[in-house]
Amino acid sequence: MNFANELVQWYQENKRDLPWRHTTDPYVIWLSEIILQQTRVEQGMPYFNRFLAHYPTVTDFANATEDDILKLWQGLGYYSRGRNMLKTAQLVQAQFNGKFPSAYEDLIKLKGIGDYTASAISSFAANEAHAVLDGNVFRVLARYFGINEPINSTKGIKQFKLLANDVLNRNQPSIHNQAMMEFGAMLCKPKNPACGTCPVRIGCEAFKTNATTYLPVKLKTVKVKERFFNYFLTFKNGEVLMNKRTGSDIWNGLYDLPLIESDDLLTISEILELEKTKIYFGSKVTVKEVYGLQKHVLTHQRLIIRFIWLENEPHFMEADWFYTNVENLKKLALPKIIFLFLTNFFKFENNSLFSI
DNA sequence: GTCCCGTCCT
DNA sequence: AGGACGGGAC
Repeated sequence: MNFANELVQWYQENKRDLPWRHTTDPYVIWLSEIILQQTRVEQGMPYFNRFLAHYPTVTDFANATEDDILKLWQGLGYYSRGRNMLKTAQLVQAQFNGKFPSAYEDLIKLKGIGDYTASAISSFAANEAHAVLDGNVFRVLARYFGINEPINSTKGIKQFKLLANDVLNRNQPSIHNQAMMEFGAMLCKPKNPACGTCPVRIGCEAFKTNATTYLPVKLKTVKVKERFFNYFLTFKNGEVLMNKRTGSDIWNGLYDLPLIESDDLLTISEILELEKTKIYFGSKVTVKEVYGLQKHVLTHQRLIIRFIWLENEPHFMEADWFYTNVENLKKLALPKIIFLFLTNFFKFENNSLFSI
C-alpha cells in the first residue's frame, strides 16, 4: 500500500469526530475552515458552534453587521477573517443567489479564501481533486520525503504544491486531504511526533535519518516589535469614553479606549506632560488610579499596556471617540486585553462572549 | 521560543 | 517577496 493510502486507513481508524466532518454543505465547511485558519481545533470549536447557531445559512450571515461579526469573533484573533467573511457572505448572497459555491475556481475569487481554503472546500464539499497544503501537510511531506527546501520560500511552496497534488488520491480527494491534515495534527506533530506508532515510518526519510526535529525547514523568525500603549479611562455622567479602531493597525474594527502610544516606557508624569495629553485633557490633569503595566504578546508585537484613570473630561475628542454605558459596552467587540481589563474594572458577569 | 486545517497588502 | 495580522498552548 502506498503512503497516501496508509494515511487514509490510519485516518479512518483514528480520526476525531468533529462537527464539520458531518456535512458537505460548502457554507458550513467555509465557516469551519476560515475559523480554523492559524487556529487550533480546540480553540476554534466554540466559535464554530456559535457562528452556526447565529447564522445557520449564508443569507443569515450576509444580513449581519460588521459589529455583530466582530463581537462573535472576539478573542479569536486575526479579525480580518471576520471582516472578509461578511464581504464574502454578502457577495455570495448577491451574486450566487445565496447558494455558497463549491467549485475551486469560484471560491478562489472570494475574500478571505486562498489556495488552502479553496482546495479544502472544493474537495470536502464537491470532491474536487485539489490537494490542501496547510502547516500539517507541509510537515508530513517534508518529513516523509525528506525535503529540505524551506516551506515558506517561493520555491519551496511550489515544490510542496506539486508534491501534494502528486500524492493526492484522486479517487477520494476529500478523505485524502482530511487524512493528511489529521495525521499531521495528531501523530506527525511538530514536537515529539509519535514515530513509534506511525504506520508509514518504514518509508519515512526523516525517521530513517533521525531528522524529524529538523524538518520541515522554515526561513527566518518574525521579529517582535515592542510598543507602549498608554490608555486613558475617563467618564462622563457614568458613561465611559471609548474609541473605535480604524486603519491598518492591529484590532481594526474593534473597540478600545483613548490611547496615546509612546516609543518608550514613560512615567505617569511624563505621559501627562506629553503634548498630545494636553491637547486631549488639558494641562491640569487629575489621576485617580493607574492600572498596569501589563504585557500582551501578539505574534509580531509585544505590547506594554497601562491604564490611567483620569478625573478630567477631554478638551478635544477624536472622531472615533464616543461615550457609552456599561450595558452597551458589553456588546462591543474588544481586544482580549481590553476585554479583560474592562470586565475586571466593571465586574461584569459577562457571559455574552459565549452565550448563543 | 514554535506552531496552529493562511490570506492580504504593499 | 516580505511583512502584517491575535491569541492560546506547549
